[in-house]
Amino acid sequence: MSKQVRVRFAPSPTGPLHIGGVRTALFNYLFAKKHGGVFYLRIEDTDQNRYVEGAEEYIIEALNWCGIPFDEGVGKEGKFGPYRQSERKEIYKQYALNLIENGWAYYAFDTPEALDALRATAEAEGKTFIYNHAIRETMETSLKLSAEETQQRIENGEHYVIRFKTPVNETLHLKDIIRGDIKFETNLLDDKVLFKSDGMPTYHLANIVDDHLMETSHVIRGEEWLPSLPLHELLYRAFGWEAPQFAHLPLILKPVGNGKLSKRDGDKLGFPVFPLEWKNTDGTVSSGYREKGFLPEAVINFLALLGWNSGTDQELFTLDELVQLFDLERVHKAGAKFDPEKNKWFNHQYFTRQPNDVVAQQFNHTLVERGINKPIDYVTDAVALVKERASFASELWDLADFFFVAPTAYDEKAAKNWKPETAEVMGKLIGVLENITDFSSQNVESIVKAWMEENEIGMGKVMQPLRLSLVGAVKGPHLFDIIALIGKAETISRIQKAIATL
RNA sequence: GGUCCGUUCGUCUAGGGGUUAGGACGCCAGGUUUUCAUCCUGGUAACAGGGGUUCGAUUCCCCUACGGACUACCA
Repeated sequence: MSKQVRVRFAPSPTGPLHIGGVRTALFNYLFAKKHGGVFYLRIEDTDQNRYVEGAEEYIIEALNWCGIPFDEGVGKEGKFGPYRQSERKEIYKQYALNLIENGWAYYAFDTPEALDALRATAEAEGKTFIYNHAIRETMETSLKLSAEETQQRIENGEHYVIRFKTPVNETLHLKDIIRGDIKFETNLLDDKVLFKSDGMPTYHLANIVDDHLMETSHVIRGEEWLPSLPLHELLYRAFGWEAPQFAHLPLILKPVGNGKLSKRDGDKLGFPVFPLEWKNTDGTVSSGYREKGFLPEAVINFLALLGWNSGTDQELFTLDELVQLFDLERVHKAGAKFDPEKNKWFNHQYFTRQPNDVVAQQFNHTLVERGINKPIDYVTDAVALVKERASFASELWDLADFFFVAPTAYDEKAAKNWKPETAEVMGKLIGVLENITDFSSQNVESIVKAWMEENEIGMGKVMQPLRLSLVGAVKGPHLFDIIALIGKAETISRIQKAIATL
């Protein structure tokens, strides 16, 4: 019987969560729900220099908007809290000390300047400076000092860090759920800093300690962490803890060019990389999916299929279906380029599936802003006629403006076909329309068509100019549906206006 | 440079020793529509290269190339 599934999303509050982070959170969420487990949020704010005001709130709001809320975490304290690493500061040091006691770590007094100098020297010689087993005995560390001397230097207030003493001459055979077996030579690893001179742990230490204390069963994170895997496995071993299972997700790449999708790419390439809008410190605003009119279901669906697939031809999934079908083994290994076009297509799918009255409520805000006040039923009817043509609510106005205002200009190309005789025909048409009492789409259509046949007037002679009169362009839904909705008086008045203008 | 990961249509991907290499987005064409859009139908288009293994490799192995990540007292 395996233990309960507990997975975490552990972002650093250094800015808005970006779309790659959202996908990592999503995969963790899906995995947790699939296995009846817990999805928790841990804020990894051990670097006070990079802390950004509002980032934490942003992350929580983004997760909620996406519909993948966490079960435990900041603001939802469970028995494993606190969930903010800065509030767990006191916990980490004892673990670092414990490692020193057991010979798994050591104090290092090297100054940042000294290390920079060594790096520069190595680079000048075309080599790479690595702080590892080969040189650690030569560095300013407790390894070459007696216990008393070490103690003395610490008491003197000298700055120090605690480094991991990586084992020598060992080949690590590690396992990743997505990638299978991975080998590492410990001799090629460096002695990473676990505890910083400012009294805070580094990511590596805090991460392992917390994942253990919070009983994390699976670590599902981005591929950028793969190089840290051996260190992390070694740390579990050093502490004598059972390690969680690891799964490293492929990266999300730029749509064009090379490299991973970065926070800067978004607005440069014309699509958001953030779930929610974010105001940068320099006053600029980075656009968000929510504000651009994307539906969370569409974003989630698209993201789920970036690096994962169900093995079937199905493209559209509800969150519940994703939960049922999700499987880490089916996650693709290679990075995936972000495709804004397909993302848009997904939104079209979800947008058009919304009920008319829901879309109408939203569209009504736009109308009111434009000073248009129409009964909501009228708006709903208009929405029903154009909804399927749109991918976003913001497109509705251009698609449906003629339901609310008469044309103020006429499409030039179409207007050229307006001949003197056209005005004559349109004039006669007004007469026909005036005598119709049942102004339903079907009724008007049959009467007008009958009239055309009777008088042997071609379709093109009537329909095209009529559309131009009512819409102002050769676009839009079924003409008689438009006529029925805007009504008799408005229809006739628009035709008269066209005759006068054209 | 070093370490690790990866490579199927332009993109997201399915598949897997013998297949007409499947689907989706995009694009193109046709149909529907008196129009535009939607929608429907069809089409375009891929196993990075070279060696093995094998009766047979896109599929397994190796090499090369290319791409990516990491290489901080950042996460």
